[in-house]
Amino acid sequence: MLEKELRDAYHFIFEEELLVEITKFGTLREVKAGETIIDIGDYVKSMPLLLEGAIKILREDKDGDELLLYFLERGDTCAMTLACCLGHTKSEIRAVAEKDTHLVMIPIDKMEEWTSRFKSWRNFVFESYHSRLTEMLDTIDTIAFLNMDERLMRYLQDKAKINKNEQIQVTHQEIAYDLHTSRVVVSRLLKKLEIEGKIGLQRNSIMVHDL
Amino acid sequence: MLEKELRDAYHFIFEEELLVEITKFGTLREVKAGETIIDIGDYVKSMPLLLEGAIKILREDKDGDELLLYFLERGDTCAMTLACCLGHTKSEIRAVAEKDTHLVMIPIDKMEEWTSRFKSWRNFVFESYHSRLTEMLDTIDTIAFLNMDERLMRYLQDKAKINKNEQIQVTHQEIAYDLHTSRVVVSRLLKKLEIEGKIGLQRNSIMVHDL
DNA sequence: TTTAGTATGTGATCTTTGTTACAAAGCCTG
DNA sequence: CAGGCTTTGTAACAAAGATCACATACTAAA
Repeated sequence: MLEKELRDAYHFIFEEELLVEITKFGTLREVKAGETIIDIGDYVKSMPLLLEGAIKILREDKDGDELLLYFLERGDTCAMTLACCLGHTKSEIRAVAEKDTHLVMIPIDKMEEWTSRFKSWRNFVFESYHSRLTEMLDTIDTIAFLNMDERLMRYLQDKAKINKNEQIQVTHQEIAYDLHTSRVVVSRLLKKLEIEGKIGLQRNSIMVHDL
Repeated sequence: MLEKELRDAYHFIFEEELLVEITKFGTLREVKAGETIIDIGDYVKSMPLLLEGAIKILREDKDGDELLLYFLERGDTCAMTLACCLGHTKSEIRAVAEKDTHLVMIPIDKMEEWTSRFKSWRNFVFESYHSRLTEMLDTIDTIAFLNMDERLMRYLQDKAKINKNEQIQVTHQEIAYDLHTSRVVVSRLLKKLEIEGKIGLQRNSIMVHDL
């Protein structure tokens, strides 16, 4: 099962020999939606590759206030975690399963070995850093340049994409946590978006109309 | 001169053979304070290593509004640029010399070659990605979790550190651009900080008291 | 030394977002 | 179906920041 999912997600990227190595040294980890995969301050002893599902990456300040940074999907890895592995430092972020997900966990020492042995691995690592930097820029644009209603709209679009349809299962309070605002503000803006015909509201779920 | 500055800034990090290679294939570039080194949309054909001086990295939205991301100092490289080089994409950021600065420009093909040849180079590249990700997290924390007065205070502290003293040459308008707010807001908050005894204000310059 | 340009100080007002408070609706369980 | 919990709706008010308007101060060039 690990092998099949691994090939599905990564055969375009990794050479055969590396895929064999991953199957040999990686271990499958299955997490249910909502479970925390890595928390802030955790020492990270292995690096996850996402086989199936989705993960949301969160930042937290000293008062416990959260902020969603971005989502990871199949074929992604968490560059933050990667950076922690290589730097032997604690995790700066929290990773929570957005859906039921399957990961392969790669031990750090293998990671380092593969970095010298496989060009495709090196490229993958660089590529991961690159996408994560780009996502972070996007996050910064969003919080620095957009108003809450636009941020909310983007959030709903992202969520819809990950769930592969327009029906999102989420409460206003959860959205408020992710966007680092209050439930009241979210409810207000959602109602406005509903009146504008952009979304439909039901208890515990939102239907996104025009993406 | 390139060689001396290179050794001063990088001899702890790079092995002798690599230092020689850099001297051979890198070219020195000198920029005056205020000059733009890389702009948004530029194709980057070589990667800069900072020898001396300081650079500020800015993000811009569609309306031309700016936001300071972070500063780079001696021994740093711009991981964003690096990512662009490796990904062969356009620059997502603007880099402006904060002081008069000296850079070595490394041609892309050498960069790629060194990645396989020198372990110290690989580590440097990973390390750069790591620090830049960390800086970006810091930036996100700042804009997401802090009020303008706290952001302003941090900004002044960073500036003071870079200029190696507490006297900062800057106008309120420039600060407003960097923090993506208005001059009026900056003036008001600066005045408040002055009344609190934290800074002293003169035309075109600010004295930071308690760091 | 006058003048024009640049930089700063500050009041007044508006918009956006945050906070508090409470009502009503939906849902689950005994 | 009654009571309790969760979720949503909304009014009223507070706070931060943005915008406009204008006065004043400093500086450099004519």
